Amino acid sequence: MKFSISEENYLKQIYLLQQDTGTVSTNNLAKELQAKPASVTDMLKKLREKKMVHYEPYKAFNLTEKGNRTAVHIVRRHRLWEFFLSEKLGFEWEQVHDIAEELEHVSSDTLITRLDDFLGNPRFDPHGDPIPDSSGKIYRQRQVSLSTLALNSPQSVSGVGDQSTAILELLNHYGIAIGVKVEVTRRFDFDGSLELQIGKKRHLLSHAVAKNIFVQYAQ
Amino acid sequence: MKFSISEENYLKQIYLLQQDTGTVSTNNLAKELQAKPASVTDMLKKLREKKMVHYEPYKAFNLTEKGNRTAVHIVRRHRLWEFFLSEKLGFEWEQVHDIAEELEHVSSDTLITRLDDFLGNPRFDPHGDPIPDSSGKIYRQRQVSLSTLALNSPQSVSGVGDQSTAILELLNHYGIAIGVKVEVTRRFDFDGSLELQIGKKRHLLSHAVAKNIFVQYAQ
DNA sequence: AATTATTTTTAGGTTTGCCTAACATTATTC
DNA sequence: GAATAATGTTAGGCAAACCTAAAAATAATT
Ligand SMILES: [Mn+2]
Ligand SMILES: [Mn+2]
Ligand SMILES: [Mn+2]
Ligand SMILES: [Mn+2]
Repeated sequence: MKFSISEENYLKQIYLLQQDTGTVSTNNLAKELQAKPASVTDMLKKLREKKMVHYEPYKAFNLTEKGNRTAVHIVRRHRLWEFFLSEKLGFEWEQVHDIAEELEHVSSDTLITRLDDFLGNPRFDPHGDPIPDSSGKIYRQRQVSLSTLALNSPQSVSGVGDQSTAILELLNHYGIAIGVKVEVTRRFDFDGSLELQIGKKRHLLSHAVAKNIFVQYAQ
Repeated sequence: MKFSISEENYLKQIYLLQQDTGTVSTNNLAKELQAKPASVTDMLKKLREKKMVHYEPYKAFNLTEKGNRTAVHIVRRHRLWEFFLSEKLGFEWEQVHDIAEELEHVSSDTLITRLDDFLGNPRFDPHGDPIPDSSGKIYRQRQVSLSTLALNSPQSVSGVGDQSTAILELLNHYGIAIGVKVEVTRRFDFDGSLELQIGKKRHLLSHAVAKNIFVQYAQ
């Protein structure tokens, strides 16, 4: 089945949002897609017609099995292109998303298979998110947020929650990137802020930042 | 100035068609774009509005200076992606066009600059067509068709005119590709067919095929 | 020069994807 | 549980990019 760029963006975004709560609301989706709620309702009817979403008026909705498969495939394309941009063309992690947002709609399946091989079948994109394999399987990392990580337990950064340019540039500033070893040395209950050791330096991170940084959870 | 995918396809196709005769006709352009003449007229009005074409009703049209610059840039993107697909992902020359037809519309300029560098600033695409540089300059090859090449003068294949899958697969069959050394050993005036030496073998090529094969014209 | 054929444009219509404004439904608060 | 707030849908409209059918302009033939 062929989908328009718009349909693909909707499917992918419903998929990403429903990861959290299992379902998605109209307003929520509208905000993510920078569209108006009325437009979302329009598209939901079309996607329901195509059997891609379970949707009844005024109720929260989610993807069908078919919808899920399609969405995962689009996520795969997005993250493979992000990896390409970062690894082969030298883009920074805050620059890759917008470009991949366009590249993900190029429709050739052979292209994606070959790109995957060319890149060495990478498992994670530049933000630490898993890249689904060609069958749609996703190998999730066990990870824990810095805001709940035990004190004095050095771990490698493995992902970021919020991936806005704003937070990524802040992380660049502190030298925080995927694979960097960090250790929480103090935590302040007053505001949830914490002290983080990175190499030889220690920095104070707000709770808002800390909760968006994830590290590998070594059992 | 930002252009839609459709506008970009029109600009590029007008550019390619006007290479021959300096101007383009409505029917001609419609045929190339697989659209109806009425649709072409619609788009021409829009492109004239944006000062991209010189167009008056019922007359042949062509690109303005601005239109030409834009078109060359799209051709650059197309051919760079074709080179990437062929050189890095191992696609055959008859497979790259359709995929590049989509990739060429990804809008990031930085992407193209970096792709160009990553590829080693290639001069020619997999079909032997020149890749415009970032300033829009095009280094054309001096080349001559097999149908007019002198007898017993070995030369390297440097390009193909018609680039349909049909002819490219025929050329694959004979082992004719960019860079391959060939020599016209006989020419038959009756139908313009000729005998071509490729390595140790000799093949008979029809005039229709021969006129679409170009070799470097060594003064 | 008049007729015929070809090319091109115009008029009017469709689909997709979006919007605003008004209305309906569901959730929250007093 | 009534009033208010929020969330979501419907109605009606718009722009882009197509289309078909009819009309106009240009080119080719007799
Ligand atoms: Mn996208
Ligand atoms: Mn990512
Ligand atoms: Mn294209
Ligand atoms: Mn080419």
